[in-house]
Amino acid sequence: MRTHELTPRECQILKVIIHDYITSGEPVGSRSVARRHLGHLSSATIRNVMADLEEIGYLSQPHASAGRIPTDSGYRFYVDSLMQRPKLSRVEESRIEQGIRPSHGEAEELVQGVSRILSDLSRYASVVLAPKFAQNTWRRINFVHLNRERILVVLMADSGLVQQKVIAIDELIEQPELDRISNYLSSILGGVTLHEVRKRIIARMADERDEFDRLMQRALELSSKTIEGEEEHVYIGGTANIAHQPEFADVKKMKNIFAAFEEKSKLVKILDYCLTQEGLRIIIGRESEVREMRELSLIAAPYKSGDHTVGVLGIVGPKRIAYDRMAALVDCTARLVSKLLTGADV
Amino acid sequence: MRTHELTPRECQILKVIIHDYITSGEPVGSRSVARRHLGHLSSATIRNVMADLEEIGYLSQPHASAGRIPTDSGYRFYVDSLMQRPKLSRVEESRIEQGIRPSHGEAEELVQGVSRILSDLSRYASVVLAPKFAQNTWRRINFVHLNRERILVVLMADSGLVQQKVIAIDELIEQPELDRISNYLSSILGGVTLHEVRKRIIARMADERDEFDRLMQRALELSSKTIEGEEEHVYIGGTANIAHQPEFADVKKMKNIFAAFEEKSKLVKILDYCLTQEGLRIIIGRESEVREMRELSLIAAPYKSGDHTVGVLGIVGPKRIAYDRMAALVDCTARLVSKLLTGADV
DNA sequence: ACTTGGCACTCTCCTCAGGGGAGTGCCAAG
DNA sequence: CTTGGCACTCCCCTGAGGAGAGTGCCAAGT
Repeated sequence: MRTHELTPRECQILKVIIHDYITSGEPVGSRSVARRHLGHLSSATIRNVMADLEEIGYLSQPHASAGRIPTDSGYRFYVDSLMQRPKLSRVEESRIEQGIRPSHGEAEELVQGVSRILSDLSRYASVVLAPKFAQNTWRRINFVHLNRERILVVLMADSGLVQQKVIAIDELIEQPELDRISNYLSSILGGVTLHEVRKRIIARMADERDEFDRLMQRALELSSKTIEGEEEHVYIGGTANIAHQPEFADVKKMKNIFAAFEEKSKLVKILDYCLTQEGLRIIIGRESEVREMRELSLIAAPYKSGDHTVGVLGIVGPKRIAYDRMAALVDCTARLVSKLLTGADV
Repeated sequence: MRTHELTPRECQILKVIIHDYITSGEPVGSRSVARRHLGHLSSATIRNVMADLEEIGYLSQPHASAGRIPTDSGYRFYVDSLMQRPKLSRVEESRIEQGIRPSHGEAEELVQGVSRILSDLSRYASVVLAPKFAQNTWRRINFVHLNRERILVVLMADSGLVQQKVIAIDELIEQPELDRISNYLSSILGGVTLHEVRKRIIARMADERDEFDRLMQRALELSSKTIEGEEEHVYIGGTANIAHQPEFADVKKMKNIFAAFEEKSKLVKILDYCLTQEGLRIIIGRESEVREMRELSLIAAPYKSGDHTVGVLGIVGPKRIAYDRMAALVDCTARLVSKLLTGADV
């Protein structure tokens, strides 16, 4: 096993093989590489290089007398060192912009729009982790009395994005009181997370010990309830696209793939990891340590509201996927969603 | 082609064939019918009867020397005249009750729960049409000012079920005014649909011509906006279950099936039809006139809130499906959901 | 008139062998 | 280091052959 760097020729050949394999889905042979891309070298020479690349672990053979296909590490090297990210066309970019413009500014609508546009443009499955209450910054908070035990919390961000949630409370709070709490909390808000709001209330309570005590107490309680127990909301769209992939023509494999999407919780774990990372993330096959994802790759990027990362979006496809184009697509979408969530009124 | 009624023996044999086919998925031969269910008759006799049933159009042969499988009309006759609906076990019934109990009374949560429990218990795909604003009866309505052009409408039903929707408005209405409108509308509500509310306002306006004119005007406008342009919200769950069916082991067929689920709008059309009908509806294969449903059957039932039908729930599976059990499952679920939506606080 | 056993026939499905095709590894010469 | 040649391997398609399941029809029995 060699460990030193690849020669330019090896790089070039690896790149060609990966490109060919990604477009055709067939193992690529030395002859076709020679013929199609490197006319000045014979197939025998290519064969030698390919044998080297196999020894390094970047290529493998499905069977003894077939062409080569990239391994997970092969893709990894390609993604890290060989690939250049193309720019999306103006047309595509504006299609994304259209697709994510929520008609009413509801978070749910936005997430569905993102999921939809991602799977439409990629022709693979899309995954979107909904914006998290706790991580987002808000301009206004409202409480609506529902009944003795339940309150609807309505949060509005600077961008105009609206998110709602029902919370349970222990003691009856009438609507006028709720309005006072809303106003109080909203006065503290101003492009700040609920975590921060709670900190500020606690600081004030220690500070002032004034007549607002009870109001503050309840404001603290309600803001805590809003951020606690936030369930992971993940949207998966376009799973049927996966079924069109020739590598999953085998019914048994196809079932495995669908099992991966049924197991949302595992997907959420990977996405949560992406949430903690800056920038685009590509996870290839076995790298994810989730059994069901062995034959799949994930390309995901976090999106922000202001300076805070609030969610993740991406696509899931076969390992044989056009990483460059897909990376550009996901990256661009994440940027546009961030812009939407950060910018002025929707 | 005979048109008169089937003899008891023909009925019995048809029933046996359908049961066998539903459990095994294999064409049923005369020999196995004779052996397994009607020991006192020879296979030759059964063959004659089967030939008759084929002539009537209730059975068909995949190829010249195979057993028989039921046709769409065969299933139809079975469903209408032969089938008896079993009762669900206590255990199953309580599992449904568990599954549909929404922890916070949000309509969305409820719909997801129903979809989930239906696909889990049936092992097929589930479809749920969300409760319609316009058809439901409400106890309380609230408006939350979001910004110049948008208002969040929060509706609460007698059952405690909460539904929200963002609407666009033409002129700025401040929160205090919104609260007055909420109170006014809520005073008219009381187990009544928004349609009815509008009618009552109009009646009053004609009647009194009092100082509330402007308030009424706006109340009318907001209630109209709430019910108009209501988009069809359909949830589809457990589509992967369909992939487990042996009849769709063929990849091409499987793709067709998934295409059916991508085309939500067509499914909605069928479900909307069920909405106008009383009671359980079974639609078998080509009966639906939707191309993609040719190989699928739908078993659906409307659910109510009080006396008003507000939505539809059901399951989609292959034509070879245990109609009796599934009918019981769907019927029971619809009843329980109706009870939940009708009954006291959630 | 209905029921039955017998028989020839049909069609699917499985297996197995054979040949073409694609691609490899290795070697010796340039 | 590169190249052409060559033997070899493995997949995959095809066609033949046989087993299995089931039918339709007929003639005989009740």
